[in-house]
Amino acid sequence: MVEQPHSLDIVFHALGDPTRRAMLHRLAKREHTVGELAEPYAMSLASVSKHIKTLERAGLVKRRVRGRIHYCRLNPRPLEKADSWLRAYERLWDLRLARLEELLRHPDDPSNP
Amino acid sequence: MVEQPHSLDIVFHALGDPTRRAMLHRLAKREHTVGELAEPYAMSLASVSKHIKTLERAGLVKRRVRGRIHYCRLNPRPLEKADSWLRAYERLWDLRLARLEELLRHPDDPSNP
DNA sequence: ACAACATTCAACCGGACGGTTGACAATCGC
DNA sequence: GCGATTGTCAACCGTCCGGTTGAATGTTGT
Repeated sequence: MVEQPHSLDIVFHALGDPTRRAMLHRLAKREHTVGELAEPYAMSLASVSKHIKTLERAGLVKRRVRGRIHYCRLNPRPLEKADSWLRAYERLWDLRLARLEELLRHPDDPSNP
Repeated sequence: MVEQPHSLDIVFHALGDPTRRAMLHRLAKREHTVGELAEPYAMSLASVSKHIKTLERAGLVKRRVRGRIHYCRLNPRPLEKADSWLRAYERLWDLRLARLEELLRHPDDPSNP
């Protein structure tokens, strides 16, 4: 067994590219064909096809093929996974809570009024 | 001006590595020195140093140097940014809400009881 | 049957990534 | 001052990434 990459690795990697994030953004509104997804970009269709495959590997996009046309739709499940990982840190980024915790940890710190 | 990468690119990229996520996980509990952060890993100290620098570039880690010892602490702000990006899709991954939206879009769908 | 169309495949390219090693720099304890 | 400690730097290596091009695949309309 060859230590496969964790699914979060793949998802965060997929999200680490502005083109792919923009694609997800559009897919959140409605289904798009590969051609439609490619339309706003200067890059080649092959390149767009690769981006879509990256999103597919991350489970973020599902594809339905009908004839020569490939319809892509967003699958938000992996986003939820990523979000739940991030939310484990939620309490840390709330300033007031962080301050409160600091107080609780060092109740006699003279810098605390 | 050479089109610098969006901060979300850097943050998501930093999160796309299990070693770095594990480091953040430990830093969420308390400050660590570079050596402490390296301790659980088989990899070289130089490699760990690079990972930390990647996290620093993403703004996720702040460093305080005292003498020869570098203390690293978590800065959760960029995580909040990443989370707020993800939460834009929150409604999509809530099954009940998705179902409700479906109902609102197709109020006369006979498959709706 | 055929040409146009939608998309992928395969090969290639330059650059970034994750890792190594060995030398270097700064600081500490004695 | 000196040796041990903490960490970075620089060069290198193989692999992955994002992009290209050109050929191939399958589908459609006429």
